[in-house]
Amino acid sequence: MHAVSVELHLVQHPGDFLGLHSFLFPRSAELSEVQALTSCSIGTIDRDVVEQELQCHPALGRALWRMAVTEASIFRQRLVTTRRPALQRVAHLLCEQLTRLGIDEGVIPLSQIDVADAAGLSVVHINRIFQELRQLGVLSKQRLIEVVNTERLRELAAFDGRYLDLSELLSRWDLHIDD
Amino acid sequence: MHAVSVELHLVQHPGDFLGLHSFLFPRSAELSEVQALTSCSIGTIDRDVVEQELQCHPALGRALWRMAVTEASIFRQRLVTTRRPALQRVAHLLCEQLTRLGIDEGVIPLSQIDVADAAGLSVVHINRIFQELRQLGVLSKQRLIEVVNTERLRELAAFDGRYLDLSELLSRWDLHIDD
DNA sequence: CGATCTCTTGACCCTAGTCAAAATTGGTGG
DNA sequence: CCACCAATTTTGACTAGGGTCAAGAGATCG
Repeated sequence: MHAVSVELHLVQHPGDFLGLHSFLFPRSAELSEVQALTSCSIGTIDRDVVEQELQCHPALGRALWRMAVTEASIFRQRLVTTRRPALQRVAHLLCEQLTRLGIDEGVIPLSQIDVADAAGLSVVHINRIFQELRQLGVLSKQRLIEVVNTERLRELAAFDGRYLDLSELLSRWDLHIDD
Repeated sequence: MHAVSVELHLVQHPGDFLGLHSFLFPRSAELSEVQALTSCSIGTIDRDVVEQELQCHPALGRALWRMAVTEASIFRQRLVTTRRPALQRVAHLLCEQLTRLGIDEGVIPLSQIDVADAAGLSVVHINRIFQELRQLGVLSKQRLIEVVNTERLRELAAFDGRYLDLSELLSRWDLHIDD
């Protein structure tokens, strides 16, 4: 599974969970759109099955609730960083991606276009920011996005991963989907 | 109860509910700060009580979960509008406030400073936007923020209230707190 | 070896921020 | 009731971060 997808501006990674909004609010049209950034495989779970599982395992409900709260935290955090200059904003986004990918440094499988989209900046400007980040020794000189100095990156971003601490725990379910 | 408060940039209104993050994630330091915009009275509920109620009324858990999801929707929506020009952004914020206040038009009990803060714009610029909105006949010429043409406002904001439809339902609990 | 997508670069523009000062308003106390 | 103070709201002048347009340079892939 090489999954990477977008929920408007929240990049999802392999193992992530998606679509609970429409589970909780069946009547509301699906408000958020999803788009695959790479080829990926997706497992679906029927509403009934979820209901049933929730019945049997109350803890599951709590966990999903937490997941929703964490998602809200991610958005809240982004709203905050959105008010900071572009460099910081991008740096923060990269930190978030690293954390959610569960790696400390290395390649982030996104194009500059994707980052521009996620950060709400023009591709042109993103490109200039990336050049700065390379200059600063945070990114490698490679074409792809490779973080080589995470510490410096975190500094720039003033990144405090606490708000994500648990998304790991929450989004990486050991789901046993048979089909 | 004349409550109005802020959770970073989400304005809370009388009857709103607050602080579930720290209920779900006790270990994480309270990440979001709260600040009163006006004098207000606040009721608190002990963690244990919540646990207990959740035990007795499974539907409560579901409702709170929905609330979290709705909060995430609000933030998501804001991230989207953040990318639109200031006028639209402010218009959208005003629409959101009206909806969450449960009124169709009239006075929004915020200062320009508050709006600036919530919208992430400078006071100076907010002021100019407000002048435009008055010119457009959306706001009254009063000093305070009074919406007199909601339809026009919604148009400007491209406001689709669906994402809030239920926040009403969710945040206005008929709580019986016997402190 | 085109065709196409992504990344770069340069020139120019415009939205929104900053600074600073004035004009209104709302109290508050004498 | 008036004078004074503090908090908002307005205005004006200037600045700057980031957008847009357009074209060129690498990559990738069939």
